[in-house]
Amino acid sequence: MLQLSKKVEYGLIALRYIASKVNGCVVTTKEISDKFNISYELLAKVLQKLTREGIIISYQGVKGGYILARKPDQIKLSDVISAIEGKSNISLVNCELGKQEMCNIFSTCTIKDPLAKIQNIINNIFNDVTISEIV
Amino acid sequence: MLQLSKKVEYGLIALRYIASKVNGCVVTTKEISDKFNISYELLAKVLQKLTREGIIISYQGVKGGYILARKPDQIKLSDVISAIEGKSNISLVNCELGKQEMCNIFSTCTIKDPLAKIQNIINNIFNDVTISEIV
DNA sequence: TATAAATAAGACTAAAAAGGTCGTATATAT
DNA sequence: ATATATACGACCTTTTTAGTCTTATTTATA
Repeated sequence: MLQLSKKVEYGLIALRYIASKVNGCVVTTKEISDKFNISYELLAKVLQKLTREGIIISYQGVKGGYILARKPDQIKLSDVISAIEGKSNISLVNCELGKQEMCNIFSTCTIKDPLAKIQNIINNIFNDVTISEIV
Repeated sequence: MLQLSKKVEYGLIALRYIASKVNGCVVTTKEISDKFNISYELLAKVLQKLTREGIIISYQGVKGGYILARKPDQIKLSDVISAIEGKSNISLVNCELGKQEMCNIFSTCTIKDPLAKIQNIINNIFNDVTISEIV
């Protein structure tokens, strides 16, 4: 609980590796999965999600691969998490994002508001930290 | 992901409710589970864990129940989480607590250290916030 | 233009975690 | 004695996460 998923970990490792390749040369999924011993297919899906969200750019076909779509300091940790896990999944308690009707203790729940404050602090951290700081 | 578990939520709700009862009268599991519509058995186990960790005190038998073992401002959010989830479960990445031999990408992992910084910030928040602030 | 190397994507399976239930034991006020 | 409470382990179900498989598409180049 309260842990980054493997997918997010893999995504961060991959982004850091892609960022380390200067001169804009592309990086293949295989290269990363070999280097870090990560399941090729799983990593591939993570990279596809990052592509869909515009965090990296893909080149298909022979000599294809990925490059960063923006500079490392323009890629927030929160961007990466929400790209991989979905926007709604950065919340300490699951009744917080207007989905109150789905929370069975909503009317009597007393911890929502105070936890929201903590949530904000954590969100701010994730918004502040970028790939360039994943040194 | 990166979400407090229902158990922790229930624990916090219960602690807040117990704290709200002044004059030191005991609170039963049933009272809380009825009030907040929480599974009785699940809540009971959560309260038992909080008892084992010395966060609340239990009285068995008729007229039994629970009271806080310390003042609300002496009960940290981190105490509650680790009592319910286990000490080792407050970590963003699971290779961080000396269990490095269990992490299959340990030798090549590059994100461990930077995430540890974020981890420290979050830990500090959880250490700073107490039940008394769960207003 | 055939081929090999690459991404794209959905379906599926397996494993792990979370949530929840049940049965039995023990303590205790009345 | 009995009813009411906690204690606790075993178990089951559901959900989430992790990982695999298959097929399609794109594209550089021999």
